[in-house]
Amino acid sequence: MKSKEATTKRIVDAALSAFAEKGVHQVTVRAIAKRAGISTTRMYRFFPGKEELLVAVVADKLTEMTDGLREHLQGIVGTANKLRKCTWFILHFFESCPEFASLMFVANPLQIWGRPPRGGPAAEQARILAEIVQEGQLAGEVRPDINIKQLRDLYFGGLQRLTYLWLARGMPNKLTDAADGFTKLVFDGIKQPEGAVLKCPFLEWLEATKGPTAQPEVDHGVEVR
Amino acid sequence: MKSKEATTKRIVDAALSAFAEKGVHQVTVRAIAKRAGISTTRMYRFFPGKEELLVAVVADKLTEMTDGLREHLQGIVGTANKLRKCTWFILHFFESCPEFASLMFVANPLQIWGRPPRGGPAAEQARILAEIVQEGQLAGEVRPDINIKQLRDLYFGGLQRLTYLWLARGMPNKLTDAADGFTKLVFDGIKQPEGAVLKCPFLEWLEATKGPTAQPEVDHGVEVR
Amino acid sequence: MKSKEATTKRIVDAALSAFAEKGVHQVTVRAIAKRAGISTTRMYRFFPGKEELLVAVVADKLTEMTDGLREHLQGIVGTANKLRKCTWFILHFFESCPEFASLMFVANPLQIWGRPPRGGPAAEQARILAEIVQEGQLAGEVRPDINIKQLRDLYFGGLQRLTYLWLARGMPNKLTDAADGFTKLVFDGIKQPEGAVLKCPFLEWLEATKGPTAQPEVDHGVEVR
Amino acid sequence: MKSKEATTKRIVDAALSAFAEKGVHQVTVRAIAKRAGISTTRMYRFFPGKEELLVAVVADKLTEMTDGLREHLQGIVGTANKLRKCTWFILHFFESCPEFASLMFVANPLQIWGRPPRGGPAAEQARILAEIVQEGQLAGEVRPDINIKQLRDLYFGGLQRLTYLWLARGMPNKLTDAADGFTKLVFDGIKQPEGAVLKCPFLEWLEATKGPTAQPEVDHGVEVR
DNA sequence: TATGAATGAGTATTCATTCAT
DNA sequence: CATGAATGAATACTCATTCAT
Repeated sequence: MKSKEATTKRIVDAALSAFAEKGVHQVTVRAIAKRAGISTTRMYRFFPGKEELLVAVVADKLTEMTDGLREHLQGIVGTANKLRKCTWFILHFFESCPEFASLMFVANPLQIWGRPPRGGPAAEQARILAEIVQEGQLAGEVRPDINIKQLRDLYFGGLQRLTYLWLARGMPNKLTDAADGFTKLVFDGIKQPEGAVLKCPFLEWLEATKGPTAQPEVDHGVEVR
Repeated sequence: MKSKEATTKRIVDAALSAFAEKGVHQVTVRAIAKRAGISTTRMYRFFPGKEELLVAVVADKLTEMTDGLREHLQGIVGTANKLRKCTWFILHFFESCPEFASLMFVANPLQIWGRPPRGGPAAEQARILAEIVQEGQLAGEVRPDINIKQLRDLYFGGLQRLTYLWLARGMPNKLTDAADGFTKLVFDGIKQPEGAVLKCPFLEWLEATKGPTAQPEVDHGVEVR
Repeated sequence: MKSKEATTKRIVDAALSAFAEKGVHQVTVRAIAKRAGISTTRMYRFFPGKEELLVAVVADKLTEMTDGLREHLQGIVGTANKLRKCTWFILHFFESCPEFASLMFVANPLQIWGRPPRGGPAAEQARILAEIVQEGQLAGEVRPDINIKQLRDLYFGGLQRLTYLWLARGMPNKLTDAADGFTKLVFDGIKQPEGAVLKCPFLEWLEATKGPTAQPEVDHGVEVR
Repeated sequence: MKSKEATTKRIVDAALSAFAEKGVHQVTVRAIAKRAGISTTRMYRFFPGKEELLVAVVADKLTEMTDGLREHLQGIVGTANKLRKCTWFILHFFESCPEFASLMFVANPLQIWGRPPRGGPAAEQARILAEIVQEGQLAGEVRPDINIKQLRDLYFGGLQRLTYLWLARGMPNKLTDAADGFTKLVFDGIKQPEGAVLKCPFLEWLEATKGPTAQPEVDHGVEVR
């Protein structure tokens, strides 16, 4: 017999691909059950209804995504590097599971979500970003006047749009190719312009008598390799 | 008698509010017709079907929005000012017609749009932004290495998310309140960092002995706080 | 202005072709009016409804058919000849106006007719056949024990089926080609078997000594080949 | 529990009577389901649509009819007898199930059938008639020059019309009453006129010296009992 | 006479969900 | 645990017909 967990996974997988393929409204519960290889009735033992199934599917993937994100960020030093990794991971995740991306941004009538849950995995991702930025501010790499909430909208909104258009255009290239440019654009907007001070002739002269500054990757952000 | 145009408008308005209120799928054609004060059958004389009606509704508002945007931008000088106006107008438009915003970002299964039409009003808005930025680059206000397409995703994606969350949270405050901060965040990321020179104490002192600079956009501009 | 009669005819013609083409149920009143080049409303001045229009269309053609049949039968002598002419004319009429045939036997849900009107043109045709047969009986050409009502069913039913199959098969050949054979089959069944006497060897010998009989209708009649 | 077959039968029966009663177009799917005592949805598990149901209903009855016809013909000797039985059975079948007759000839827009299927039960009946006639030709009871296809049209067309008028007139008498007369009419038209030789005075005289001939049923066909 | 505007009533078909076994 | 049987409620779209002008 198939264990409960295995069956649950089969259902979720089936639902994900079905939802992404046809669109949430066009998929019948029967079709999902058939894809999962079980009877309709049995599926109701696992999920109380279609909507709950949808929520579960997305939550499942989203959790996987958030967990992966946290893991990938471990050990990375420097705001710009963290941000770049973050961007890359998110785009990579969508790229490797376009069904999920499609479900999130295309097939899914967002209304189903209603107000996004405060403590869910999506909020968790927002928190991760906030942490990165705040740490950057403490480290003097990010300007202290950056409004984190606004940045969040900009960042996630931009990623979402990037992914959506990539899908809409038929996934023509590697989505991750956009990661560096995107990150640089964002980081340029928030980084501490200390380098700017260097452009002051007076200070430059002052610096010149001291020696070069360290941490090039901090100074120039994402464009550094 | 009701002129054809008036009736069309009544239908479109009714459809817009109905779609936004209940969600596209939950609204029956009958309900829209009833809201518009006409019979179902008659409505089919104006629009061949529900989907076409939805498309018409959005296209209608989107065109209105784009036209308004172009008009409001007339006579404005300076990239930052233009950008700020652009942001403000878009947020203002959504704020003054939350039904439309809802339809665009919440109620509307994006799938209907499929690949966004190349020449439609949405593309027009992207073009407007590109023009602003390019002019800024020519004027030396915007860094020449800015990738406009990426900026576009960031900008519109951010605005979309901003609006979406504002709706999802129940329209708690004035959406336009976020305009300045949002614009600043974006502009900071793309502006030519000449102003940095002003931060050099030596130059600042130099300036102070001369008098105020003639930079009207600086007075109201986002970069000044 | 178009005279009332002309307009009526235009409507009837339009209805006939439309009914035959799409089937009575698939044709909208609007479509008929458009075909006739008048407004729907105006059409209702001429016919109180779709059903009445259908009845009128068929009655019109049927009358034309019956009139033509009577005319064509004039001056013809001999039961077999009359019968042959009758068959030929009916098949010819259907052949030259397949729309009508289609309407009668295929497109038209017969239920509309309900009980066929006693005195209508259809009944008139039955009467014509009865006259032919009765005259034949008086003339000794047709057996006196023939039940005319049964013959009528056989004759018209056969013609109807002949025409129906011709239509269903896509009007492959000339429908009138079947006229002679059909008539012969019927006439053989009802004729007074006087010719049988000729098969008596004694009488044949008797005849042979006399010369040919003067029976023109026998020469061209169906029973002779 | 209701077996699948039983439910199917209930549906078909309900559909038959409903179609016949109101006419195919006037009957709603719901009404049929209600008559059958099941839900509309369930009915769609048995038949994919209204049209398929109609086809099934007719095919069902037609098969029953054809099977019965073959069975009833077994063991009958003599073309006239077979023909009489055939006529009687067909009329009897319609008489005992006027709903079916009504559906076939009245309520049913023939268009649904389109071109009658080559191998279906209707074609089978035509084949049965052809066999009877051909055997009659081999046995010398039927004239060899009879065109079987034409005869078929005459025969079935006549029966159809007979039944149609019987229905249209409100089923006033026994339909089978017409069977003998109808058969005789047809058979008279196709039988081998050997008896004609007996009408030759010479042969009659010859016969008279011998005694009466046997096999009266061959001589006089259907009127013999 | 002539018509465009306007409509009410009608229907096949689907699907999430429940229940008896 | 597992399922086939069964359903009620829901909806886009059509069309014959009327009426105000």
